[in-house]
Amino acid sequence: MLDKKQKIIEATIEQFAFKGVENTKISDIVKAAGIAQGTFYLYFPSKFSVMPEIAKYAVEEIMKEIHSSIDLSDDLDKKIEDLVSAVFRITESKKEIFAMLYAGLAQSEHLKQWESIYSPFYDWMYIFLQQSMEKGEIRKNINCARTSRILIGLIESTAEQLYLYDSPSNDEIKAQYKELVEFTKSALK
Amino acid sequence: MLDKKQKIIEATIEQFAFKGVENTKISDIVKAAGIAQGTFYLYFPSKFSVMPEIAKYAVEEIMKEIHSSIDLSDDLDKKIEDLVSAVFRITESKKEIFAMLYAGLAQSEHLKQWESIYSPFYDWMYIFLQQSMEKGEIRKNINCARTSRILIGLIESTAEQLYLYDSPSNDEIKAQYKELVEFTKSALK
Amino acid sequence: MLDKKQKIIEATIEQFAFKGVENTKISDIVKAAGIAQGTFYLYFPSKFSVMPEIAKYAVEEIMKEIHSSIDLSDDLDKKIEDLVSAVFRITESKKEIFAMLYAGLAQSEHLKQWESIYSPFYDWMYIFLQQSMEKGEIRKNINCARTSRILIGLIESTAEQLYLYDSPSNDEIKAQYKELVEFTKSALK
Amino acid sequence: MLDKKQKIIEATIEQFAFKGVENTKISDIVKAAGIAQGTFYLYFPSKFSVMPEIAKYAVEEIMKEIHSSIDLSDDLDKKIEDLVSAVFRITESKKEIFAMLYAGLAQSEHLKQWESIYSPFYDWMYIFLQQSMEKGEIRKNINCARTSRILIGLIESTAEQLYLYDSPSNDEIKAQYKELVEFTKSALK
DNA sequence: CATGAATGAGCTTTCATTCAT
DNA sequence: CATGAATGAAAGCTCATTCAT
Repeated sequence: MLDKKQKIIEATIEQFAFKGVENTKISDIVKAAGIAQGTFYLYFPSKFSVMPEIAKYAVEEIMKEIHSSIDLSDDLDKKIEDLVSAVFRITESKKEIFAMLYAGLAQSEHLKQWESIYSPFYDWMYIFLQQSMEKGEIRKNINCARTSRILIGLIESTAEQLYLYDSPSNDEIKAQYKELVEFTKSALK
Repeated sequence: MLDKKQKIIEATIEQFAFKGVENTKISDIVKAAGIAQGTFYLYFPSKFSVMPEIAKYAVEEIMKEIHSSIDLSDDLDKKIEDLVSAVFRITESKKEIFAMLYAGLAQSEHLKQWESIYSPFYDWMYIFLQQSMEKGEIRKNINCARTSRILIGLIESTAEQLYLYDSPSNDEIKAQYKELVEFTKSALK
Repeated sequence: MLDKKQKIIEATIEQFAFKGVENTKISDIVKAAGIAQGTFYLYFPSKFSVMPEIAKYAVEEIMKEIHSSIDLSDDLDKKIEDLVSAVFRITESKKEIFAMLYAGLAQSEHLKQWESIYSPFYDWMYIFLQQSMEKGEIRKNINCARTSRILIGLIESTAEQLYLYDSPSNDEIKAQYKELVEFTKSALK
Repeated sequence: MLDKKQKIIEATIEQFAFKGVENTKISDIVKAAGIAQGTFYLYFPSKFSVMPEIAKYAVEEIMKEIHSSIDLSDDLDKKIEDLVSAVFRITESKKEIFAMLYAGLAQSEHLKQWESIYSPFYDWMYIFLQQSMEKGEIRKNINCARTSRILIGLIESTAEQLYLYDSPSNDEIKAQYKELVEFTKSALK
């Protein structure tokens, strides 16, 4: 049943986030999922093969946050502010999952899958830039496809610096947020 | 003797880059280093504890590339172009090491050390922005300390997308390079 | 299944007795038990943790010998003679196990368990003295609980001197036996 | 120099008593002795070979206590009381060493040496009984050589039960002391 | 004599994987 | 489909021992 598969995915996310990919044993996952050891192998051949499912989940969460936070009919400044704060919010709330994905993807052969898993975010960002360009809100010499990747990298790397590597104060976060918003606005205009 | 320690570090970099962190056994490292199994443990308690040394090495390599590629007395456009191409070059030539560091640091307790290991690059970028501001080449409302991190994140994340996750053509790289240079110039001005 | 656990206990007794606790490897035990290396760890965390089980076995053997050798309705002299010879017999036949228990218990944290494992023997000896006192066969000023321990220590220490530390002749053993029987009779009367 | 050998013996006693024979590494001993790793092997071929030296030390301590506590010209009752309390005292103060000796001797080939190391105590006890017999204080049918061993076993086993296996109250110790003294007097008379 | 870095055999322990139920 | 006891290959790690200095 898909029920069990879903249980495995959820338990794997939980365990990976909690104790890291390498320190998570199949036995941890099945214990958390409340299933038998052998059952795991009916659905996945290894713990690493659960990673793409987790990545899909993470991207879905990102897209949910993006869609619920940003109104594409707003003006550019408002949209940039909303975009940055959405990425910050999701990075904070799912930081263990992102850290884990970095670790897991970077080391395995699944690395190349990242591209296709991430495409909903790239696609959305492409639309975002495209519309802004049609409205004349951004520089004419921007290539929307290329810049969508640059922009996502910019915002996410800043968010990760803050939430994964440091443990900064609220003021610190707010200041960095503002700096990034100005940086982005200036970059696009 | 530090001779052996150095040998271990070099062998570890080589093995990690070649077969990934998790697939590297202590026995691989000592074989590559030409030392006995027990000798490894005289210097490091685990393979993960070699990571900070590797990170130091990587940052040193980055700084070498930066220093040899960028003349701070050049004008801003030239400096940005040189900076981006330096980061691209180093990311390409050491991509296995960077992928490995992401994986290794993200999963371990050493994550917080990243900040201090990376500080030479942050410091350099701070000087870079400070001087450009004094010369009136960049926006007045930039906070140089904050933007140094944003800028490093921006350039590195773009380089990593290219070299770690994709395997793009030369033209593709050149195009993305130009897009990023324009993006950065626009962001700072 | 308890089947495997029992096999492990038996194999451990055999190996410990044969080659000593410290010279026995887990691999020896599992080979003797006819199970896989990993199976051992399903039941015991270390070879030392099998010791209490072995101690239980040893005390059971002692009690079997005692019960089958001594008729509590006999007169005191007969009972003392039977008691001493029972302890001598069991000490001889299980001397490796006793030597091993001394070594193992004395060095580990399991030392305090000894008390409770040994209690069947203490309890039996208490009854023995109690009944003899009721029959007026022993001194009135004996405290049966205290003396039960003293008596067991007396007989066992003599038996161990003979069988564990020395390798005496039969005549020697017989002579020491008689000396101890007289000593004990005199002590109790 | 004998200086170093003495240092090794003292450090070994300390470490064996503190962490047990099997958990003591040569490196612990040399660290405690303040000498180099290799130096140990100039004096002893293994940690077990230090055991007889420790046993000698223990017996010397016993004999010191005995000689300073017992006046052979006293009457029998006084001498028994002094003897038992001397053994109790030394067992308490050196209990770790005795526990260790039991473990160490019982498991090694050095077991047979115990006999000769212990002989000063056996010899003294033989004299003790001999003199008492000459004075007519003890049973005529006692064999002094045989009973010396029985008597030492009796007193030591009781002391060990108290100090090694239990952790009894002072009252408990006093009561057991009295019971043993009465037992011994009755046994010898 | 004394040192202590280096050695590597040999042990413990783990844990992904299987398969009879 | 689901189970979980059993497996054993494969790794980690230790520590007695050596030997060049």
